[in-house]
Amino acid sequence: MTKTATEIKNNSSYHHGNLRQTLLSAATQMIAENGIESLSLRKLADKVSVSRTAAYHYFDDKNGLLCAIASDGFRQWQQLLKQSEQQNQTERQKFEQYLVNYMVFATHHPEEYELMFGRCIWKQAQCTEELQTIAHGTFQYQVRMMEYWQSIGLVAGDNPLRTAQIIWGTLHGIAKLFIDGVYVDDTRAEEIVKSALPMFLVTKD
Amino acid sequence: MTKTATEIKNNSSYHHGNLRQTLLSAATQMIAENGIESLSLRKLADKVSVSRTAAYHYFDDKNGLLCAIASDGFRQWQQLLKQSEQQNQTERQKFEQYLVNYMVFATHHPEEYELMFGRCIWKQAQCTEELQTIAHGTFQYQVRMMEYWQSIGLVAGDNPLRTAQIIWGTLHGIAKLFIDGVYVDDTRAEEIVKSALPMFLVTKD
DNA sequence: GCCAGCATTTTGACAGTGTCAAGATTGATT
DNA sequence: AATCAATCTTGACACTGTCAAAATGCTGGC
Repeated sequence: MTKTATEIKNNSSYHHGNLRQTLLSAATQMIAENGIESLSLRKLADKVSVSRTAAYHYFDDKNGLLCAIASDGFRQWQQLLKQSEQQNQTERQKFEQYLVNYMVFATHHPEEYELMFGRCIWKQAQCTEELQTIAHGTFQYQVRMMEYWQSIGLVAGDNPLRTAQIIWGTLHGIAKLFIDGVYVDDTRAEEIVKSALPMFLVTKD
Repeated sequence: MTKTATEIKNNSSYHHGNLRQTLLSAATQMIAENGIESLSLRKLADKVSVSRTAAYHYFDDKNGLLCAIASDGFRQWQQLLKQSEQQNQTERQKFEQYLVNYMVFATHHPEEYELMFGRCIWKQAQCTEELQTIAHGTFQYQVRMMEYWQSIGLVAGDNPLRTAQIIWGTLHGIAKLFIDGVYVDDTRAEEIVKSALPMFLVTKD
């Protein structure tokens, strides 16, 4: 009989038991519902029934909490990457799968995606070491995937890094135009990225 | 002897004279220096030597001010578009020019660009009617440019709108990765977009 | 069994924010 | 010169993140 995170909550009502994880889950849910901007540490504390400054024992500040959420996002994304890599498909199919996965992940977790790749953390605030390393790892992993697809003659271009930057740029751009509400009907996201696919290939069919 | 905006400042020290424009200029400068997030109406008011709520006579709220700045940005961008359209160049050169211009504009006015196309206005807040219309106009103008370039066999693809969305997505994505600090050396922006160019063309050279 | 020390959580306080309502000041109109 | 509308200021409120100090409960050593 394994207990879920929320069940482990200590009843003593002072020491919470696993406040860090509870805060992370609640915060993730809150930003998914109402957006990053409307998350306040005090509302979060209220929701978890804990005092306003309790979070400061587990995170340096608000930015630290957001970085932790972003880190979780990268872990999820990395797992998704490795899963679809092990499927029994042609490389061409895997490439398409990668593009679609990226789009689906971005549009299904828009707020976490924004934290992972948006200005909120990378430009405005400084990011945690934890986030720094896991993000860097994921980036390089993706660049290597691109390099491989180029090396076997699937993806066009002679400069691997450059190509990786462009393809990622395209994915990121389309994703963000949907997420930020400039493109409105994000059910079309998958469709659009699929029609962008031939642009990247050596053999266009 | 024409007077600049700042010179017209009324000396009576109560009625300012042209507060709206002064606020817009000062705010634009402030976000250029320290980012959108660090702009507060009170600091802005201080800088212009006016009381904290003076801006409310010209803008509905903070969001209204930001929308006005974004509108100015669109006007600038539209002017740039029309200028480069009238230059004596081949269509192929004009297309390349368009891509480069987009990149230069985005990386040289990152905070205004963020206001124009970012979540701050389009997702989070509701945008002014003024902004709505001018933005829409610019969008459609760009789509028509794409359609034309497709119709003369310059740009690849059989679905004009779809192609426009993808190309714009690519530009937007690369721009934002630089602006938000994920790609760090934004002097390379122009280089990258130039090497993305052949991807979009029918004839790849 | 008890106490010291430690991890954890709370309370109090402060400066900063956007925004509303009400009042003050000024220039223009009659 | 009086009136009025446009323009700007003052006062007030709720909300935010964050720091310092206090309170609370758990745990190991005696």
